[in-house]
Amino acid sequence: MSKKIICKKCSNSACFIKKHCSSDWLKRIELKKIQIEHQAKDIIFREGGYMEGVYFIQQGKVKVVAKGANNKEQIVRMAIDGQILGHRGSGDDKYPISAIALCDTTVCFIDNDTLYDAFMEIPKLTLQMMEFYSRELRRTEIRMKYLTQMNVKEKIAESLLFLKQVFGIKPNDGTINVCLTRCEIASMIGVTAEQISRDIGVFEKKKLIKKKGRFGIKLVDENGLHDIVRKYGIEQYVEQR
Amino acid sequence: MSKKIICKKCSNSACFIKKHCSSDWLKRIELKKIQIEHQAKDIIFREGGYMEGVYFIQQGKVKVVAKGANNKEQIVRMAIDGQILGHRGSGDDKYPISAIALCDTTVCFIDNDTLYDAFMEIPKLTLQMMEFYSRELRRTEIRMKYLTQMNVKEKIAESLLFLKQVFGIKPNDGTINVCLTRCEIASMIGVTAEQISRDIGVFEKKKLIKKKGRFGIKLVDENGLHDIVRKYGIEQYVEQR
DNA sequence: CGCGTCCTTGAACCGCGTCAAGCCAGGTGG
DNA sequence: CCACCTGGCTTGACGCGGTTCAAGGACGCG
Repeated sequence: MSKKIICKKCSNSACFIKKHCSSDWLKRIELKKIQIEHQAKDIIFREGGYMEGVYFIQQGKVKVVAKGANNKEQIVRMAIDGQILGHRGSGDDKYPISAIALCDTTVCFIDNDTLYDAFMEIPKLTLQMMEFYSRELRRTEIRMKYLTQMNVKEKIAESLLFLKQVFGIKPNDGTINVCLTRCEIASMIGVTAEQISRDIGVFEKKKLIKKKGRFGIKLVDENGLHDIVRKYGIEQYVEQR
Repeated sequence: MSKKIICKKCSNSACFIKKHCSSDWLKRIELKKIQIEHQAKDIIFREGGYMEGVYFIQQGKVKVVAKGANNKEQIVRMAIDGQILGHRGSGDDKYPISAIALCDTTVCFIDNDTLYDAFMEIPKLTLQMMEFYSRELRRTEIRMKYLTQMNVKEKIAESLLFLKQVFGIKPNDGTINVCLTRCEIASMIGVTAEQISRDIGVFEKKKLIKKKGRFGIKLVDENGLHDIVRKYGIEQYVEQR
């Protein structure tokens, strides 16, 4: 594990802690925080484990998954730098979901007690966290609407747009900047991997997208993709980077 | 409209404001709050309207809906006494969803500025609100998983259990304590009203439920319903009353 | 080079949406 | 008070979209 990052010098400008804490509090949290580095496919925390704090993503990409019938996984959220994993919530004390790194990822763990003290002393921090959850809730509600109303082709078009907006594109070749198997894309929207293949093929024939290698997908005609889902009034429900 | 309720004497014991505010703050909020009484089918706020504050449900039942393709409505949340409508969240200033009363319902509207002042002065209030949203987010994520993985029969079984847990039962006949048309139930889970009819019929034949009148549904064999959805590991994702 | 993992494509099946017709309850007006 | 009418419920027939099962191909790693 590499050296602990000094909060004050941390490159993550989206971090709630850094944005709202005084110098003193930053130092106090720095002493308490546990910085953990993960590689792709590492489990950051597992469904059923105990919630003893909250993880802030310092840098990286993470999928949040829940187990369904016969352990089929369902991706319920994608998270990147600056976002929070492991919801607080009195009453419950176990994670109902797992978080898995999609690439090299660094997270900062802060225990509940420290966080509670910070919340009590720094109202703006609490407010920001509240607004974060409130926004996430709204996004999830909208996404839920999509998932129940769209047909498969529409879901796939929507999720490609979603992925581009969350992860951006690679500067060199313009493909979406994340590695996901067909199976993972399928588990975001609850369809089969075969169907992803078929419709991705259709989209490529229509010159809406272009495949690069095994994982790379480049959105060639974004407007065309939008057209497929326009009637649902696609909201910009994704955090701007 | 009947007389304004004195916060201190309000019967709603779940109200965040009442639970965490000092006497002084309660009085201050009482002066500012706008108490509104609605009948069934009244629109509390409408998709696209401006968010100028937050609604607390003093008493009643509310469905939160979003419009999808060709204005088909989708119910994204059910809310009862003590819950909050109209998410805060900086950046956005329009409601992405509508809230509609399901029966006689009283809400208290508090404007953003007053609420902000309260949050800055009462950390515990902010924390509670944060935890409310965090819990709601978790519930929604779990529900999203169900909606993408379950088949229609499972979804219907799950939503019956859900409705009973949210709204409870009528003391006199044991039916679920809310009036919803088949069409409304269908729009909770994104299926057709016809399919609801069919599967409700199947459930009744299997003695899992019993229909009473047009709207009444009584869960006769709750374990039997649970069996249908057990493999998804049905979590208790509903606020206890 | 060989193997494992993932992608692709085809064929068959079936769950569920769609359309249509008939029924039932409650509300309204003559 | 009854006849009518509207809105919701129920049931049936049909067709399609999407899952399932299976086989073959492509990529990337040791």
